[in-house]
Amino acid sequence: MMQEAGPEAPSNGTTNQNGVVAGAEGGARDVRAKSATPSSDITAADLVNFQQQQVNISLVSFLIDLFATLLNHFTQQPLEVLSLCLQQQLQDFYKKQQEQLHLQLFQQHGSKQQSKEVSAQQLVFQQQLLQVQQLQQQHLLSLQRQGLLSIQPNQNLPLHSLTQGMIPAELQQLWKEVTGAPVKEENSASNNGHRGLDLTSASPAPPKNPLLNQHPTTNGQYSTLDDHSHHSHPLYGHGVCKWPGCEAVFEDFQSFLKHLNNEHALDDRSTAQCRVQMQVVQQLELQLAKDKERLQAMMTHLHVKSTEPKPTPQPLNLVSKSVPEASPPLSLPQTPTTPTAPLTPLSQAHSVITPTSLHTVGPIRRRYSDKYNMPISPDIVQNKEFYMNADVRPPFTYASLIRQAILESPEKQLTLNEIYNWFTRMFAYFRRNAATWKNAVRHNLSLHKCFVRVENVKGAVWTVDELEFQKRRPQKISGSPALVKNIQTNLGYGPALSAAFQASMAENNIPLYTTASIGSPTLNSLANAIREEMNGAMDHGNSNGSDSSPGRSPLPVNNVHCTVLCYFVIIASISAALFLHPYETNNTSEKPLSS
DNA sequence: ATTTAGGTAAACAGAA
DNA sequence: ATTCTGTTTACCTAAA
Repeated sequence: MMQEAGPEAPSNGTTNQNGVVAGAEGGARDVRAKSATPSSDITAADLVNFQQQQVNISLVSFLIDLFATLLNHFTQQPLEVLSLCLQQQLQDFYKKQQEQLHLQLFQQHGSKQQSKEVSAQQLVFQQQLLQVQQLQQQHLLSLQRQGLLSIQPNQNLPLHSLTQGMIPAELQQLWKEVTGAPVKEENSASNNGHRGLDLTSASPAPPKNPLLNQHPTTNGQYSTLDDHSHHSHPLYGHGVCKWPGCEAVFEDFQSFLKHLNNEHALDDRSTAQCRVQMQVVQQLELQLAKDKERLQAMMTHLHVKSTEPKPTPQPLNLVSKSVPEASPPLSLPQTPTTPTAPLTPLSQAHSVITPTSLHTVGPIRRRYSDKYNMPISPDIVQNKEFYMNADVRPPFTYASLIRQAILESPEKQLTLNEIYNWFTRMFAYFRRNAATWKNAVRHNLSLHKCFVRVENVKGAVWTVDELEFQKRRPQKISGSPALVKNIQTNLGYGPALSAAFQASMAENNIPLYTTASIGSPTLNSLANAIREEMNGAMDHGNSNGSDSSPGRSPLPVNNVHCTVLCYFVIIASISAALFLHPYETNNTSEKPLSS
């Protein structure tokens, strides 16, 4: 139990192997604990604050543990396992939270209490329970929205029964709402995907007005039940408050309005929730745009002769410009998004997939493209057809491309001319301006130590020195994973984490709710960054096992990366929201500490 | 403002 | 003599 020992007790070491994270977590917890030391004569309000803090701290700790655990697994576990694992752990966590609350309640009830205080504590307890449930609901909803969890009614049984046994009828009903509504949403939204990560076909059209219509599907689902005598308020439907994470039930619209004004007034918490919701909407819109593009591309593809797609079908939003001709070299302000659906699941996909696969998209000169300078494999493979036919500059560095070419070869070695041929074969773009890019290829071969020239009987071939290639990454990556650093060092500090999270969202256009974007460059880049950080922290010995080296990982790894990163993003999001809660009565622990 | 890294151009040399 | 291959330098630009 995470908080059994009470706030003053040192955290009983997390089981995750990531010392860094664990340390940061411990620090965060300590800081929080300091401000939460209960005094002997606590008021009800103090108790509320205290317990809320405990929940928050525990939840975040738990999330971090969970994330670390997932990271440990993600190289081997299939997505289903991860999803299951995540779901299981979430449920365990919430269950423990509730048990803990009951424990505390009864302890206090037994030791020091007069009836008055008991009732106060019961109130506190109920509030606390409510909050736990809200958190859980919020959490699960978030996951569901991303298709990471497919919650079935029976899967919530443990919790359900648990709560049934000890909460008032109102809470039971609330819990019903919590468990019931999402299921409908889930079923309606992604019943055809069912791959856990595949929402490609299921994304409902995002609302025009993000903040006013956050549950379109749900609304649709409930429309029959909803007596329209209710005023139509975007935040009120089916007798339930639609404020994210609220779901409070109301008999009539008036009481809802009262609730809305009281509980969701303009405060830090509401603001934070609003921001999260904005991000949700933002991502949904982004996803919509992507799917629209994809649809367009599909339609174009199906209606145009498939042989020579000169009017380049949109590369699945990989390249926002198709640049049919006279493309100025290196000036494509491509969006940092990526193809969301593989055009061709090529058989060679396994050949060069590295856990740290790159997928960066963007102008070839963007550092992004090589920052996590990794093999482009999945992207390049998935969009092979596109690149073969579209006269679009591939958003990968020469070094990445060369490496890809070499690693794709059976012997893992190519002559210069073979590299040329690979370029021209794989990319329409490189079928012209030969002088330019060939020079660049040679330049890169010579420049980068990772390319090794090997004398051969028939001349010379080029090979890739993986060690060298990996070696250059740390320095490149060092600046980027600010996110990770923030997580490690500022774990307990909401604003920092939130800022990092939002910055990363903004900068990278993380398709937070687009699990379809399996090939997302930014997702993978971030995943790579995170993974590297984590690996570096937990895995000292096996830093460079060539067997398990990045280059030979099985295909699913890439997806798992995305999954894990999605988890991470959710976790970061929730953590940020949590820490923005105005629960602190005294702000002594608000500042990030220096050490 | 500075540094870093990638892209481009080009000069040059040696080998085929 | 020409072309190919490979190295190196310089410059520009984007990003950090």
